[in-house]
Amino acid sequence: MTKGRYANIIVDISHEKVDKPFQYKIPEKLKEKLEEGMCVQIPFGMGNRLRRGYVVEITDQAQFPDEKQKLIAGIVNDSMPVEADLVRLASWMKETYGSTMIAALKTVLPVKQTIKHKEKRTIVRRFTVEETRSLLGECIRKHQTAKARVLEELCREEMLPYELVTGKLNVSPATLKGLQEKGVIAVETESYYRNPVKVETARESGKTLSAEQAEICSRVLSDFDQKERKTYLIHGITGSGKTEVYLSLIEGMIQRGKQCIMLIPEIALTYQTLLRFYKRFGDRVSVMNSTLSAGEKYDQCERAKKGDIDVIIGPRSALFVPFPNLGMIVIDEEHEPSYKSETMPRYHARETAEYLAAQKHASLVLGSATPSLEAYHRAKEGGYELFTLNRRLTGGALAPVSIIDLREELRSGNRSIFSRKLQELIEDRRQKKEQIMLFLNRRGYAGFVSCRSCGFVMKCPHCDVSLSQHMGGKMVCHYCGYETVQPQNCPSCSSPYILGFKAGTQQIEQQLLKRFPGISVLRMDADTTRTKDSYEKILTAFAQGEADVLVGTQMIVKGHDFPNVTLVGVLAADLSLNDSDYRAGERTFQLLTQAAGRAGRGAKPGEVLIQTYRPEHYSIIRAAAQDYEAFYEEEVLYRELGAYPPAAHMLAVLITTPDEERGEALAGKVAAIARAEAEDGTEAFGEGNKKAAVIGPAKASIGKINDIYRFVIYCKSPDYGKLTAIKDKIECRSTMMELKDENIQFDFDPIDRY
DNA sequence: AGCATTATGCGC
DNA sequence: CGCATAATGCTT
Repeated sequence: MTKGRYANIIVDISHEKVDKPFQYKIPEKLKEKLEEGMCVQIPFGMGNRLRRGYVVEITDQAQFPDEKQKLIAGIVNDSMPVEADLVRLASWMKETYGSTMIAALKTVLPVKQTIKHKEKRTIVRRFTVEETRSLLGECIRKHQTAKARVLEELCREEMLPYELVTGKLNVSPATLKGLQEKGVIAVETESYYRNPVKVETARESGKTLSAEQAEICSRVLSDFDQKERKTYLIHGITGSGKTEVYLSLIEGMIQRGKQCIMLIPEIALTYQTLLRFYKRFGDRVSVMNSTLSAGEKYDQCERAKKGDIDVIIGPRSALFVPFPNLGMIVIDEEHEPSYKSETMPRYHARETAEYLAAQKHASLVLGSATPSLEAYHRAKEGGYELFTLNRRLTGGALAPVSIIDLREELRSGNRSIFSRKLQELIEDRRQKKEQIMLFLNRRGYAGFVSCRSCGFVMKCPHCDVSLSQHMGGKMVCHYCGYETVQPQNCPSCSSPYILGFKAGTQQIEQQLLKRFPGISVLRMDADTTRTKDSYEKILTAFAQGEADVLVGTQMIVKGHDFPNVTLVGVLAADLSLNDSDYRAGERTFQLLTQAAGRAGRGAKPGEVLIQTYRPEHYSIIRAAAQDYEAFYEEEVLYRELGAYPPAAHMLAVLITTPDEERGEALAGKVAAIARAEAEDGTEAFGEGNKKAAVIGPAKASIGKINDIYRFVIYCKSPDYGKLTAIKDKIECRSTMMELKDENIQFDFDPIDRY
């Protein structure tokens, strides 16, 4: 039952010039099968090369002379008939965040890529050890060294990974084939379906909810039953039992025959977290992990569509799992920056979830201990319904927080990075055999290399950043991967005193060992978490009491309970205040609050020390007092003054080009277009009766990456629509200018400064 | 993005 | 003038 004879199709070529629907005729035999959202093969261009495309609309209205239209060649591998909803979502994203339609479609559609089954091959010995050994002797006599190498290994182990044999032992597949034919070995191909996490645990029913928790659940569910769909924001301090509320709500949805999407920041997607969901819902839950291959993600979507699962847990991309009957979306730690995409449609999961929830007629639940200003602002204005949970259920009051003025320390002659009070407390906890967490509030990682004699800093020749020191005297650029050896002498003044500054956490570790001989320290930073599971390993080791102190950056303040930690020290709280973007205060407050929440999670009372050079700053004072409300009031005032989100919206226009002069010229032109459009309005905003303010163009803070120059223009307006209008205008005008290597990207309400 | 069509350049 | 490459333009 097709609605029309023509299909509007987006061709899978990422280029603005072809980023519009092309109309094709639907052949008779596909009439029954074709649906919107399907992936099809179409002849494109004069060569009629077969290309891939996505059906965005099926219609009876010919937008093009019938005889000029070509026929669709076929449907790609039984591609899943995605609901038209997803296509609409994609075009909303294209409009709202500025990208090509094809890029938007690709983020939204279940990975269509041909499902390549990953296989793991293992070599299995079929002979007994004795038989193998005698054969080995025979091979050595015949000088069949390759065979001998394999057999020698096989005497020790019954099974060997295929890659090890072909790689490390340097044995050709032909040799193995021979052994296989003789029946000595067998090659077993196990199409290892890395089922995200297979957990065998007893199901657990929900705990009894506290009055506050139960209240939230019943309110949300009764709204739902009365066909009322809202967005709820749960402001709950760490340990107040937000997760239990989510679990309960999800259970309620399942009982109503609905499915749920549970978004969790990538970093919190740990075994511990997943376990709680598996215990409650068993195999009705599935995980979307960034480590899943395209095929596995596709499988998950298939399962969701078929109704095999009720709950999907995952990072922002889990939003696009096509449930037939979505009832609720939950976003935990709603303030986390990882909910904002860093690639082409730079969408925000919170906003996108709002759109999706409205479309699917689902409820949206946001939760955080330190809500984003955007969300809290919406709640205050009545856009979201606000719930507050401010009692710790895990027992234990919030740990007392004291602020240490580091300037004071300096004045009284203490030049170490540990204040006297902190030193005292560390000593005390060591004696009591309790654990300590030291938190360095610093983004970025490894130290740069500079000359102590003339101050020369080693920089990347392709990017505007300093090189960072790595193991083995190497220096690496973190933006383009450029590598060189560290010079013995300064290239500028040939002084031999050219050295790397120790990365912050490394230095702290050294200082600790110096000041407290024999203390055991675990360090967690970009250096020690190179491999995938090292992150979990370090945390587990610390939880099991393998070290007195855990030193680290942001990563150590997220999630995880360490009952034996009774002291948390923030070494320099203002470090994150120095990032010169408008979110610095918010980020600092969030980090400090989370850090403070790590202390005293067990039976023993905890204590928190915040060391700072700016003890008068409101972010620090309010975090120490654990007073979100007061922080919000001050911060929102500041945002209003500067017309920053949530008081207004921002649009960053990033211009990238390999030619600095042409880039500057283009940036100037784009800024002029933006200004013209900004002034085109009657309602007053700011000075000069403009509807939007345009700042720039300016060189981006990292002016060059990979030999590509970067310029940025900022636009601010209380009206989001005005910003999209500016975007549309720039987009439209730029297609008329012939751009080759120049590129224009848009980022609405950016998280990072450019 | 490709591919075709048209403009441009310089050998003679 | 002819063939070379470079710029332009269209794809349904």
